Amino acid sequence: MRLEMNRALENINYKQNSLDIALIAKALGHPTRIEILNYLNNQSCCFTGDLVDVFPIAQSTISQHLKELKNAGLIKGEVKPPKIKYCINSKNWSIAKELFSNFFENNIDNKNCEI
Amino acid sequence: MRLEMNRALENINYKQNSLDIALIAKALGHPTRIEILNYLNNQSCCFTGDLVDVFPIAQSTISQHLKELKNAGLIKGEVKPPKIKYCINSKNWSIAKELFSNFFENNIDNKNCEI
DNA sequence: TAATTAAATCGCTTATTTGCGATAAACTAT
DNA sequence: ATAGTTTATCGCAAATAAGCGATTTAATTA
Repeated sequence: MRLEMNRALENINYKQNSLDIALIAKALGHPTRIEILNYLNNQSCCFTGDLVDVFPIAQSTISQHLKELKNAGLIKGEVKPPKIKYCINSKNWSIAKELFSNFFENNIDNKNCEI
Repeated sequence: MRLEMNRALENINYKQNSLDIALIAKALGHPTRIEILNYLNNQSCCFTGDLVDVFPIAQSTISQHLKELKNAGLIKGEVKPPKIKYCINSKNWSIAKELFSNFFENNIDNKNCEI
């Protein structure tokens, strides 16, 4: 749940908002993860195995992507032995939606830029 | 302008939409770049040197971040010798805004998920 | 208890990212 | 021409990320 920074930059005073957006954006920064999320939004829920059938990717790799999405808070998993059912984390999804909405909203007029 | 994939995965058939979102998200996946964009949205435009004063980061590193934002299409630069003036790329900003808006819009009801 | 199933984790390799200082490039002004 | 200013690029080191196969874990069922 924490974005690791490099060496000297550990101590840059980022706004919490910037850290939050960056953390989520990082999780969204891979097309497989985007499509996993789209899949979840369409199918409502799924098991890891479903995704292994959908994507030509090793099971271990899918599992890693799910882990990242979970770390970013975008999905959640419930144990349904011996499977694990993944869903969109609706609460955090709304938060993320709002964060990005506000972020992009900032540039409606593009002010006095003459380029 | 192109997201590089690893080895065997070069041939996964991603939807163009997923590639577009992932490319932009990747560029947004670092707090420094988020704050650079916020700065640009507030100041309307700026020179690289301005950012070097704002962030405790080496000039070469700022330059790299700007390059990434430019590659993702989020900003554009105009030569004002000997400086370069950077602005939000308003057209692409709108496109990105729409992409993310649609992406997040997908999960309003969270359907029949019982978790 | 043993076998089965599903998913996570480990160990490894390769590629990419982040960061810096130093240098190069481009343009001005003297 | 020379010096100064600003930004980009190079070369390097360290850290992360992405991928895979193999193994482990956890739970069920035979």
